[in-house]
Amino acid sequence: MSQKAVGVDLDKSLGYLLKEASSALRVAMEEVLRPLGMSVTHYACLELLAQRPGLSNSELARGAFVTRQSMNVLLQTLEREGQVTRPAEAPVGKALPARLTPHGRRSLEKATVAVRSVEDRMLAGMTEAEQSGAFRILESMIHSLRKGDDGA
Amino acid sequence: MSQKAVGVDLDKSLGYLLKEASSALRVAMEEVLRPLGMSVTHYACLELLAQRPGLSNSELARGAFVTRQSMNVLLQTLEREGQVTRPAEAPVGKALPARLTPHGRRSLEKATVAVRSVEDRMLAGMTEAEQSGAFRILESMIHSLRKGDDGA
DNA sequence: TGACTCATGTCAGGATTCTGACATACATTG
DNA sequence: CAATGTATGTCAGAATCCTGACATGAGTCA
Repeated sequence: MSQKAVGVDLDKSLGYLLKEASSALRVAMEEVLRPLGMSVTHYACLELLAQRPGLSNSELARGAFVTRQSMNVLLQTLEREGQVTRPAEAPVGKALPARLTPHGRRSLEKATVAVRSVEDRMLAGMTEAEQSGAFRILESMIHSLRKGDDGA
Repeated sequence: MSQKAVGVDLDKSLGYLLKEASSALRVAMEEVLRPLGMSVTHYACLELLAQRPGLSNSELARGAFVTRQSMNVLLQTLEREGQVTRPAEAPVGKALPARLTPHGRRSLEKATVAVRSVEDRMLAGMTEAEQSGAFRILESMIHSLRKGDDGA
């Protein structure tokens, strides 16, 4: 590590920087989640369910930025492990509302502490103003990027 | 699409927002790169080589945020397609410096136009000051996140 | 010089995710 | 009511990426 390692400064476009930041966040989260036997998508699913009980598989998939097929295999695993429950019959339509079990809630609690520490570290050295600025800027990027997607 | 779709606003932590923005950027890039038969990693590799000729496989992997194994299979494909060349013998050590062929450079040119349009769209509606603010903030996040990683 | 450490390229195996496809359920529209 | 469009859950196959491992080359230090 004493040699220049990457040296890839590029001219650092904002797109590249965004990818770099996202990658760094993912790595950091995997690091603290691994001792808990949990992946990032795994955590995201639980967190989503805690904040929005009754979300369907497809909604969870969109919220975790994976396909509904991937989320489905994860949900099946979580059901088998007793962290999540889904009714056998859909109350309306085909969507099966998923909910956390007490066991799932306990798993999430430990994970939340770990993830919170990562986020705190990420925000370290940023003022309140900078944080709200980052908030607005990221939302602006998302909005602008999606504008052209559904227009196709 | 007329119904509320996801509804997952969460309380939108900055971490979630970062992941969301990165996902949106990836989707948008895949969309414009697909007609050119190119993936995001594929493009990243070419762009890296254009800006830093002679980068090794491992350096390219770090720059594109994938493992060196993944980058290696990509490089083998690109070599077979004649977009990239690597010497048979390492001039020093084991690192094989990769370079773009004229063919690879032409592929990159078309891709760059496409990617640039995505980035321009992403930056639309942001002032110069906001862009440089985003720059500083993202770099701050990356720096803070990496601080604890190598300390393990 | 010899032992140690680090980085690299590469091979093999496994895990994860995605693409494609199908049947079902509801809303909309004629 | 019937037809269409949209959304959902799920199955199967393929593609992608990663983890683990090994041998080689270079630098460091006793």
